[in-house]
Amino acid sequence: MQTKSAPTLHDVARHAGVSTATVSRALNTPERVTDATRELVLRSVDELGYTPHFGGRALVSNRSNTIGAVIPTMDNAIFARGLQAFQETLADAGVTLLVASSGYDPVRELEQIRALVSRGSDGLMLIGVERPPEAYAFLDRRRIPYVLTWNYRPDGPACCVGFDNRLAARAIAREVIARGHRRIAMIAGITAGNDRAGDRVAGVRAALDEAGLPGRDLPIVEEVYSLGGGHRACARLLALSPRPTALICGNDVLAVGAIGEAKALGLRVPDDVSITGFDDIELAVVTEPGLTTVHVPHRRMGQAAARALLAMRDGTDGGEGIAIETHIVMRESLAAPP
Amino acid sequence: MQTKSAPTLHDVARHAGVSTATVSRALNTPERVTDATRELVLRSVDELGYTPHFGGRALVSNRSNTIGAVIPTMDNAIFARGLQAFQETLADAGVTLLVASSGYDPVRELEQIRALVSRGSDGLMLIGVERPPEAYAFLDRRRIPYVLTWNYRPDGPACCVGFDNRLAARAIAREVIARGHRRIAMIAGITAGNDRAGDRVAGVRAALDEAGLPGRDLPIVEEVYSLGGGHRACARLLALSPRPTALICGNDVLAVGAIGEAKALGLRVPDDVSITGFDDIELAVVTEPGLTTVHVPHRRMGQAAARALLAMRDGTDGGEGIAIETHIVMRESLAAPP
DNA sequence: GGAGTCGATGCAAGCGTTTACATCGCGTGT
DNA sequence: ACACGCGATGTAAACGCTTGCATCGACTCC
Repeated sequence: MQTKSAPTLHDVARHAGVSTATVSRALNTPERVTDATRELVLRSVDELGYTPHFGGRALVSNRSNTIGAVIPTMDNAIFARGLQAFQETLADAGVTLLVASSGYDPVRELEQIRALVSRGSDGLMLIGVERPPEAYAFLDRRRIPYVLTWNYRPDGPACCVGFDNRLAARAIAREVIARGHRRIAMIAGITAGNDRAGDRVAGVRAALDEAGLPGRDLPIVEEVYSLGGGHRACARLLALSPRPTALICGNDVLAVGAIGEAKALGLRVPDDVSITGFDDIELAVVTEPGLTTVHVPHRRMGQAAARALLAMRDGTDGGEGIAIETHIVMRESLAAPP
Repeated sequence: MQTKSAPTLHDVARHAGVSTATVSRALNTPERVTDATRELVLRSVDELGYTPHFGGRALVSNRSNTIGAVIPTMDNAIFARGLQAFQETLADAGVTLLVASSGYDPVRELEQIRALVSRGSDGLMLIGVERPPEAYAFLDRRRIPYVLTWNYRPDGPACCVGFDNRLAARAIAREVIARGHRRIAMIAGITAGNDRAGDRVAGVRAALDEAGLPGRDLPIVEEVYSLGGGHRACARLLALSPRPTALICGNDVLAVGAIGEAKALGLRVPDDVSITGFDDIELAVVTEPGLTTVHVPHRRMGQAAARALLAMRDGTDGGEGIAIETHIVMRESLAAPP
């Protein structure tokens, strides 16, 4: 057994009877030492249970092979799915992913960005496009490459790898309108500090305006992304008179909650009221009726984001941004109004 | 604009006209410098956009205020929920959480453990109790505190903060048997490299043995944790003759998939076949019929694990391990056999 | 008014690693 | 047999930070 602290390069060197430089080379550029030496060193490494001290390494090499991600919360299937793909792609390139979460708080997000950068992240993945300018100023000054995901704005920051929430929301709202609905209401996520939720609202409004149904009159209830939120919001909106014939939801979880509430109120979906979602998570398939929703290829987005970030880090690409395509999945929860 | 590289302590010191030691103190022990000096330093820090270099700090202080977690996959609601609570509790103590994932691969898991440790993790959170002895040997030699979660074995490693999967599975199997079922089958997760899944199988077998229904004859299909897996497994088991009257599932997702398949085959749940789950995720509430399942307080477990790990790190606690209690939630998917 | 005290600050060592450069020793070509 | 070249290895500096110790003033106390 060793003394209290971890074995160092120096310990390994002494144990193997070589210099620290040789150990370092044996580990990092094996082809530059003799087979015999390498084997000797590796055996010592093994016997001592040596692991390189990341701090020391980062200090001198200024490259950490680490990429950071700050997400609003881990407790949300859609982030989890995309992040998993992101991390798999990174892992294939030998890069470690570090994840931190901000709880939808911009101040906390900046803290986490700082924490990840000071830990030597070679790049960052962030969710959404809107945040205090300090955050971008900090990143730019430090010349840290970053990619913004889960949203895309044609006129927005250059490095988005995401989908256009506004366009996607407009598309599904158009479908609702095309079915003949005129009394439409929306259950949105909390839009403060969440540009994805805000853009989805804007998209629905745009579709209404196009159809000559003034978007600013759209009844909207904002709720946290949870089944309970969907229930509450649905109850409030269905109490309106005249009662809406269609509920467009900012997210599948809200939509499933809304379906549950509508049924509890004795209404049939879609006969009495149509309900649509957004994201196309597993839940959308198993509820009854199946949820008509916007399919977002989260895994593909995560992979694309990882590749873009890697390219930016290596300087092989300027980071033009990629718009991921979404499409609408028709199931049973949307039909013509009664 | 700065030169290429990040500003260092030295840059700040020069800019503020003080020594590096003073800057360091102003940042870390503010009470040890004059108000005037501190303000001067902080202004310089701000203007330069300085962030301490983690490597340098870790190198000398050997304490990183970082805790690592290795989970099998991020793409699973139950890990996400517990992890989110874990990270929140850590954040309250000023500790950053770093997450890596192993894809259920023990070799990959060891790699990730090494990566996190070499990045200076003060402690580690791992999922499950079974892993190659090298992993434990490594951790013990380096004297890194760790806590094992999502499982608990009375006779197992000391530092578990989890629930006894075996006991919980036995409890729900007893309920099934108590309803009068005799032809029982199980849809399990992949047990290789997953002690939670394995213990759930063992628990069900134990309950059968108690009831004089030999557990080793239990028909079992193992599938990955997905709706599709549930569908496939259910189809195979319901094709058995005599047909089972109850399907005990290793996980809610499998159970929901199984319910879908049973319905697709024209069977009624629970009238023709009873189905139970495990975990009590949101899905369990919204499916029809509601899923009778084992409720696991993932958030409470995450918090408890965080507190235990923090205590071990600070030496205020030896890490005795905590058994988290689960309980069965009765909904509609379990009833007497036809 | 001088000695002593104490708080603020500076100096410099050292943390574990990588790497440019120096050194060493062997084999090769004449 | 000698000089030369080249590959393997060692030496030591540097990376950014913290911290024990030294230093320096400004007070206080007698």
